[in-house]
Amino acid sequence: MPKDTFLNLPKEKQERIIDAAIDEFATHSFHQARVTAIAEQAEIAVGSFYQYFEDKMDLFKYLMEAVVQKKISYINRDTMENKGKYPFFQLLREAFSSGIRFAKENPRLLPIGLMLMKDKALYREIFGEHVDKGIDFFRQMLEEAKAQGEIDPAIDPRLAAHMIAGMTFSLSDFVYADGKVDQDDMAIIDQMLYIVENGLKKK
Amino acid sequence: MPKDTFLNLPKEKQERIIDAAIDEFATHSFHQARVTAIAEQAEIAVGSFYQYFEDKMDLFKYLMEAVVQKKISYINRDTMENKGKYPFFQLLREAFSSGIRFAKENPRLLPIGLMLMKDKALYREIFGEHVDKGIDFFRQMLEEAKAQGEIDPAIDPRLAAHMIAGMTFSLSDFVYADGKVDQDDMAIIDQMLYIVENGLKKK
DNA sequence: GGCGAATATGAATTCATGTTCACATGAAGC
DNA sequence: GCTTCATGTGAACATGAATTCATATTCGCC
Repeated sequence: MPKDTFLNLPKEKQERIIDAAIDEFATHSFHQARVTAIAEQAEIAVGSFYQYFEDKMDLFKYLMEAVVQKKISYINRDTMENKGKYPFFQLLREAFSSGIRFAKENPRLLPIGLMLMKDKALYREIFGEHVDKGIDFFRQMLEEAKAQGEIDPAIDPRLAAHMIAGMTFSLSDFVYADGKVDQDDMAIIDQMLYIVENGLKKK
Repeated sequence: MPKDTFLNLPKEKQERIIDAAIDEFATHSFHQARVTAIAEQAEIAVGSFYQYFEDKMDLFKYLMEAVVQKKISYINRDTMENKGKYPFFQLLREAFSSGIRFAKENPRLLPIGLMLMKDKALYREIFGEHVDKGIDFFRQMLEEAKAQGEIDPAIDPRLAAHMIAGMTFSLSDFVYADGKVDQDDMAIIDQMLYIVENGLKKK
């Protein structure tokens, strides 16, 4: 949590610092990111940085929590609250589509999120022991869908959950690497879902 | 490339060093891995390390090249040489199955490979500019399969290639995380392929 | 056994970076 | 204008790790 000194800062200055941090963490891993670089780009003294945050990790956690909040804000509230009412593949579509909207509108946050997801030790340090929230989320959805007879009973929900979680990465990587956000996004999602759906659906 | 001094070492000592390196790189990223720790575990002086290798990267590249060779050795030679003759989904099965056999028989190499694949900057430094060899490989296979009418013409081979490459990760992660190599491996692969096949196949 | 070259050694050096701290600045109240 | 207090500053310090280097040891050969 940043110190009060930071929170008391004029919004403009706060933003300059956050922006600098995003730039640094988007292009370097947590360990390789330099406090000095952030201070330089934000045009503050290094000493000031430590008036605002306990240390580098303090800033990073703050950033990540903000990113998670932002990410969550992209999920349709109704879908969230009435999960039980919708068919599995529709929920999945919503999950993918909110993900791609987030990626499209926050291109600089995407690589930071990807890096974090790929560094399990770091992830654990920030969000605690339970490393695979995403996989758990999909697994649970899959188990319910299986109970509802929506998907092929032969499917192992754990394996499928891993696959789907992996796919959200592929999607992010695809979007990020090729910058293919300009082509019809929903077409990409639908193609992916089409593949997944044909694979999982009860025949 | 290690120096001659290393190559002249008795096999036993070479192995001690390589083993120590594998342990270190399996539990730490390249940047976090410590030369000192490797030297300690191998019971050589830090100075000796630099008699054997130019620097940390030199050792790491050497290791990675060995890993790639080993990985390749798991691919069925006949499949490699007569790629054109086999149907796409059979090739895919072979690719997955060689991957899982490799993972099973080299559990300590798996996390190193995973880490490398996830760190694109590092990957580039070791294998050169062309970061996505795996994706390219699948894309090419998919394009040929599409031309042969094996897969749904609506599929974008680039997207599907990303998905399949991502899936090989999911598979590795799954195998690595849960240590689920004891359950019937081919059953896992077949389930994954079943999903993929139903998703991609020409209807 | 004596000799030189190759190899082994780990303390010392270098370097990069996070963090601290003594001092500077400026705004608010008197 | 003076005092106080919060905030700003960047040089100095602490740390940790890669790399070097002067010295010791080993090994093959005569």
